[in-house]
Amino acid sequence: MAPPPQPPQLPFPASVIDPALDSPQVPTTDQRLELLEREIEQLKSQKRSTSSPDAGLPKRRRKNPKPSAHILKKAKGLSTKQMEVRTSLMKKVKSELKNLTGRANDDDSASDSDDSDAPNISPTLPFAFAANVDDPVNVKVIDRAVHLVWTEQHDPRAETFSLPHRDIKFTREDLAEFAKTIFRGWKRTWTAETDPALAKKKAETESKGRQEMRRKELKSNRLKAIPEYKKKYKVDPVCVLESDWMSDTISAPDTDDEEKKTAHRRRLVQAARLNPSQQDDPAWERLRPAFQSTELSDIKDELDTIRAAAKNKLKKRPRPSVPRVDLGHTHDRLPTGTVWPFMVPQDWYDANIDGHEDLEDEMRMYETDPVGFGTNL
DNA sequence: ACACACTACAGAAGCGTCCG
DNA sequence: CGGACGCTTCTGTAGTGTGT
Repeated sequence: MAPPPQPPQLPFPASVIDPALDSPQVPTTDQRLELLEREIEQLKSQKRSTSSPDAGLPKRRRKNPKPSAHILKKAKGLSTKQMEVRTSLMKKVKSELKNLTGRANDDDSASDSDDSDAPNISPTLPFAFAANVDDPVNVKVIDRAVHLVWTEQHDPRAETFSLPHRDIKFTREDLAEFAKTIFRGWKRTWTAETDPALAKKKAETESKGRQEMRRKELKSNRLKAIPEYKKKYKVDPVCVLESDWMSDTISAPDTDDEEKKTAHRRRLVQAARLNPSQQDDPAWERLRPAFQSTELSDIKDELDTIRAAAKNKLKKRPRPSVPRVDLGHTHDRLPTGTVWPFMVPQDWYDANIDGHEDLEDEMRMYETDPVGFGTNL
């Protein structure tokens, strides 16, 4: 029953704001002065970042210096203060867009008491995501958000002014750019949720990202085992710890076939020896690289063993990681970067790479093994 | 309450295309 | 040509869920 704090919806009479008045092209003296100030500010910041030797360039290169439409549009080359103002403005534009399009509601405000009574106070202007950024519907929303932020923030002496710095100039066009960027981002997530093909692709990139992360995690864990390994074997295995050369870990095979997925899951559960009560727990299959030699996998295994022993010795055991199981599969990605000969078995190379020019180019290998490995023991 | 293992999201930047 | 636009990938970070 507690009425949620209504966001202070400015009761802006929509009719008062004529969009045609938003960008007056009549250059009054004040406005021209302002534009010149902006250009000077921009030139200063450029000078600061590039420090070109001939700094004393005349400010007017042509008889009619074109005032820059965008000052803060691009992040590159901006001063720290400019970046702070830029970030702040972006937040404000986004917040206005959220309000306007009805994204701000914490879904509790739908107490359906007054939507019917006062629809003209806060009419939501939803974006038309099916259309592009220049669709009249979307232009209207963007213009309105730009107008609100511009009205509040363009004058440093105004009470509503709340930017981190007073001396940073920006333009309406900057604000419009920010709004457009936000629209495009929202449209992207909207389409990703709407279009099944894109939703699938999204799932794939997410999966890729997880793979990447898990490989990095694996690498960092193995790095921790190096001191112990060096003590034991007198060689430094750091050369094998490229995260891209780590195994993949997958929770499901890359297929649409639900039956195959179910069968895979069953094998995972079995191989991980999950109890009846753990049947729904996560378990991952480990896919070792196909190119990997026994010597390489032995080194990694030894590092993992050292790591596992160290973990066991801890009094406070960390949360057990998701069980990884081997089902005898490999992944076929070629190693990025340059590998050493000892990492790749000759017969595998002959069967898979030798004779394929493109693959030979892609797979880079050093001539000789590092000291302590392969033929260089 | 905390650490861990993700997950979602946003911004930066690059690319190709279109158009005046 | 330059800019606007749509689209993509990469990266960092804030947020979430879960088990000790």
